Amino acid sequence: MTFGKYIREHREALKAEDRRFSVRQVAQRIGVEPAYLSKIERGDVAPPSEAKIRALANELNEDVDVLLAMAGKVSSDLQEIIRKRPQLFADLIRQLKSMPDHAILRIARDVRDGDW
Amino acid sequence: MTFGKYIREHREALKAEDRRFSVRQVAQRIGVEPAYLSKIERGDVAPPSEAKIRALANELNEDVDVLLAMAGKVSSDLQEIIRKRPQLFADLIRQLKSMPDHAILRIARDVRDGDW
DNA sequence: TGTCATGTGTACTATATAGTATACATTACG
DNA sequence: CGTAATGTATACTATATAGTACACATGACA
Repeated sequence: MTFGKYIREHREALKAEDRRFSVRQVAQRIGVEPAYLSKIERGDVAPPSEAKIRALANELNEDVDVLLAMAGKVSSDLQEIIRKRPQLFADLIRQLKSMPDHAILRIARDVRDGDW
Repeated sequence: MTFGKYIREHREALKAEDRRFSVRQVAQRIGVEPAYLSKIERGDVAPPSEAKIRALANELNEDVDVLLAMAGKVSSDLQEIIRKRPQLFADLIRQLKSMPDHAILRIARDVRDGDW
């Protein structure tokens, strides 16, 4: 599933219930030209900037990190966290590359609950 | 410490022991024009691409992730790992943002040793 | 003392990124 | 049935990124 198709599908789904989710109106609310959003949805151009993707995620109630990932990007706040302690995070992330989802989830939960 | 100054310092340190670490020769080995490396070291232009930073790290025996961080970048292999499971990694990394170094180190070690 | 290597100033350049602006045919509906 | 909204084709544009090419003054050293 490409970024564009995903956006189109989810926008159309919302549009079925609410006419305010037309290309034109969504485009206006996220601050781009309708023609541009149309091209994005059809994959005619590359996905937009992080800022526009955030606005889009907000508008369509989608997960920002998932949309950014589909657009081939990583959230700038995550990049900043990594850049502040590059070795620590680089090592950990590469370790986790081959771990199953549940293991990563468990670590996140343990960290959150302070289980150290 | 900026990227350029860091590179200059470390290159000059190596040059003191080995004349092959002149701007010109290093530039040639990493595949850029001498004038360009000179400008990079003086902060006259932005840091180079990830590929050139990798070549530079290799040449100067420096940690790639640290150099990339100084250049305001995050290694593309890390980005790819995150993009494959965006929610999982986004959550975990944001959890770890406020954790001390030793906690992150310990997680990495536990994962490596399979202490689950 | 001549020449060879060194660092750098200046002037370009190609490609990617991130869009805008306008016009037009089609569809919906009051 | 007319008009208003819709999606899209086409043609541009501005800025950033990632460098090259060449000339020149200075210093090293054989």
